Amino acid sequence: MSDLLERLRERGWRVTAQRRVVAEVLDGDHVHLTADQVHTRAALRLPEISRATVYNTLGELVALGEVAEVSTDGRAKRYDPNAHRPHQHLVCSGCGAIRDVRPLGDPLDRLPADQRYGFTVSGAVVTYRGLCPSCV
Amino acid sequence: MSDLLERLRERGWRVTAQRRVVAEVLDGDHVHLTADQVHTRAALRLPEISRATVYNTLGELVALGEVAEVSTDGRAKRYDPNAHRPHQHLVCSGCGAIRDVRPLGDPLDRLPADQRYGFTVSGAVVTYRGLCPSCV
DNA sequence: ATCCTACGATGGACGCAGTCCAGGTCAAGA
DNA sequence: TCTTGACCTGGACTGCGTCCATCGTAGGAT
Repeated sequence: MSDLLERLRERGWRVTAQRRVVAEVLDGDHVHLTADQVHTRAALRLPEISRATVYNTLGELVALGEVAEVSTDGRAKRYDPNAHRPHQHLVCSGCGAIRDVRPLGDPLDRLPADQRYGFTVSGAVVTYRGLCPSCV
Repeated sequence: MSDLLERLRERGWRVTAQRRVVAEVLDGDHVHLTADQVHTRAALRLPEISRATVYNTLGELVALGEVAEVSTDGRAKRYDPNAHRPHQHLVCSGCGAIRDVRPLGDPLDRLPADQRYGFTVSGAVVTYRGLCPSCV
């Protein structure tokens, strides 16, 4: 994630304090923050940062393929910095905890031609559900 | 779907004009309407029906297992009357069209123990994405 | 080191999806 | 037919996200 700002600068991104702080907040493994959580954490380091800027920056990072957007429930979208390694998600129905997981094989293999209705199928998103150890 | 009202009556549901109309609107295959679409169509038959009632009725049908809630994008939830046969969804990235599909095997088989993080995994939701014939 | 300016940040208004509530209505059993 | 508790209504309200006019500043040019 530390090279992220360099990569983006090379792509013509203007590096501002706000963008740097948002990128820093998103650093780590199994990180799946809502925009609001990103804003709260970013504001600890840069109190004047606005919600609009957080939304704009997250949107740009998603468009650039550096961050993935995840919507596991009908609630707020979550932002996942682990966008370079393809993976799926395992969500706890009790507390909402999310883990990145890598299932075996390609889910596309499981969809036979007669179930494709003439679509050109390009991808599959899998969300596993269950209870985490703390939620029994 | 025609026995639905009978089944629910036996379960203590009071059958009202509003509930009947919502159930009728949801009848069919590959039906994935938003709450708002259900309200619009229901209002053609019963003009005074309120949004709140549509939301309440949809919520009850979901709780009773008669209708499935589907959220394919970050937008409005969709309601799928095909809740008795397990299936997944294929969504067109162009126009948003949705088909019910039945992939081979059980997606849970593809998640090895070392990727379960101690969770008790109970289910998986798969959303295939692609372009439908009309969207090339 | 300083200037310029186009790109970025701000915050407040706005919109959509969904929930809540107090009061009026009615399905269905007695 | 009467009664009553479950149901419906409409409007206010919340959460999440977007839009926009205006102000600020990163970074190339000098």
